[in-house]
Amino acid sequence: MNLQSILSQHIIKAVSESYAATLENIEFQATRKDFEGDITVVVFSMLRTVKGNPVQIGETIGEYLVANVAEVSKYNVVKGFLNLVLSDAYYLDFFTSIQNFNSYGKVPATTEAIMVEYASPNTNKPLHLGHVRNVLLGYSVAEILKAAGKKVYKTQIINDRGIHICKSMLAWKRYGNEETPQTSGLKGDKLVGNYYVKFDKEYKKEINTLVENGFTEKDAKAKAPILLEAQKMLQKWEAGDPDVVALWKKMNGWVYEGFDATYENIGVDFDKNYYESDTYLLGKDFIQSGLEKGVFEKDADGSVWCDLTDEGLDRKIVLRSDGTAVYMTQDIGTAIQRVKDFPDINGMIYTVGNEQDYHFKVLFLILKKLGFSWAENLYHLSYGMVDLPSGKMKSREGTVVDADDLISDMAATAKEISEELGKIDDFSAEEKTQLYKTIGLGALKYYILKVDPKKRILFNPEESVDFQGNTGPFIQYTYARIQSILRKAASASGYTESVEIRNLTLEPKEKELLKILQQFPDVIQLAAGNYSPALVANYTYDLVKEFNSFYQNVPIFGAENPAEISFRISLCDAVGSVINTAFSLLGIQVPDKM
RNA sequence: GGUCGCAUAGCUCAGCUGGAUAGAGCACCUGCCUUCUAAGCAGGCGGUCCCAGGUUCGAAUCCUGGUGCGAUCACCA
Repeated sequence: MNLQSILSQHIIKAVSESYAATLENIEFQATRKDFEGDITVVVFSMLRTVKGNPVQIGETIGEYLVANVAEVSKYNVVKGFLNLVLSDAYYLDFFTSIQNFNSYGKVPATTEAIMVEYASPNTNKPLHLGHVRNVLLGYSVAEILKAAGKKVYKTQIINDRGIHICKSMLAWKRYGNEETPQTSGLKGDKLVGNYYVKFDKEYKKEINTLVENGFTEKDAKAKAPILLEAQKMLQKWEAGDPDVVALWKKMNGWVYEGFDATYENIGVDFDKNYYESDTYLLGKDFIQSGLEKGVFEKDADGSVWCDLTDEGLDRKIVLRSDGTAVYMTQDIGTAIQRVKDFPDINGMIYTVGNEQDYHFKVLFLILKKLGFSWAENLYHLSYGMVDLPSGKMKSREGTVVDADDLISDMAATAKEISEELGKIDDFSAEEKTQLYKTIGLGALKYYILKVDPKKRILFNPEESVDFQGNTGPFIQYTYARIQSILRKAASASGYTESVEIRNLTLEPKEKELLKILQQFPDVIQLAAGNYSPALVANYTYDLVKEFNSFYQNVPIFGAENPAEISFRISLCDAVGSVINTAFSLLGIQVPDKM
């Protein structure tokens, strides 16, 4: 039983004995720094059932707890707050109870499975900063869910077909001179992206010409020859035209090579890929059964709709009058397909930007109406857009922050700072490169993940990402310091693992550290429940901040006796392990030296 | 116009189911490297928690209304 429930029982007993009142539940909170104590009982909230002066009630309970609960060593009452001081033995017992620092906080996997979709790139352009946030968030949430005991399948849906890729294909055919990644030395996704931009340029030229010749802007946009040709290409693709399909395969292949490189660079992976070219026809079969169940209705022209006006939403089309599928149809089909592919999953998480909030609201509602039991466990992990000081990122206009460039820029900054500090001069060139990447990526990932997912991020490339204060490198640095201590401990003779620590007197900073360590399992569960890596990031920062204060103010190897030394080293070890675990949940690596 | 989201220090962000004097980092200012890594530590400066009502012992947090910013409301994806 945990401490709070033990305390609750005694408090209820104390109150019923002294005041003849029965408390339902007791409210606890961490004691504020400015008061003495470790945990605080809020007496105010008892006043509804217990009549009396809050200070007096607090005193009564406090006295009772000190007398009857071994863990409570002292108490004080401030206004309606009863602050309890817990014994050092309580914290030391907790520390002893952590068997394995490396697995501390995590829960063993259960059979409860869930799928996390965390990327949905189009194959006509390279990945940019917006994709980076998407991928980092989803990957981290997947890792957090695993740590919280879920079985997780990671997936992405690749939008490999449609008018966008035809635009790149057409431009390449016209202007490409058979250029390939090999002949140009360009990364495949970059090469294809260039032709998407090229298409847009030509398209705009044609629009201007048409407008000069008296077309309205709207007509010009719809009638530009290059666009008509792209549309024709899409029709050919859908008809299975061998030449078009061959070109499509070739160019998509280039893009996948590029994506793979970027994903590897970022350090994320997927258990299963879904391709829109496989799924875009799915879902139509379920329209019929939905019609029979009365979930959908057919209009006179043959189009099929779902009426959601009762739920405060609009009517939503699910099948065109010509019988073809829309995006919604496809998403219905894909969801069902995924449950067929992975029969043990009982829910899905879609990591998609908040511009699609409405779409997912409707999708989930329709799936529920269709009667799928797992539809109750669908969650749209909606995140805010990443904007630049200049406004929105637009691929066509080239105002995007490219993912690969961003990562190498961060590593370059890490290199600059590292060289200036000159602490790793003994590293080999390869070790240095690896370290710069670890730090650069750590800075980037932490910067993005520490922010609440639903808030939008303003990214300023000029000011770039910090390496001091509440940042990834700061936390990595602390980890490296700890490793340095552990190396020294391993080579020294005085440090033995099995030492009796129960009778030690804790320094305030040691106690604070133990308190924070104690929260870790709860933080993982909370982060899993809220799908929020930010909670893990902020927790890690609090831990590290406290550790650094301990490190700089309490001697470790210079402690008074061997038991103290041994305990402090062990405490460092535990903090290091928790940093490592927490960062792995964020997809961030930690260096042994920096 | 309807719907959804956001608004906290100059800037970037925390603030758990309502709790004590609203916290960090950056920036600015002051100290601390002959000791376990100064990417650090100790401290200072800095607030109309968007506004107005309401709920109650108590509101940054919950409710209502408003303002501002963003998104969305296609037989597009």
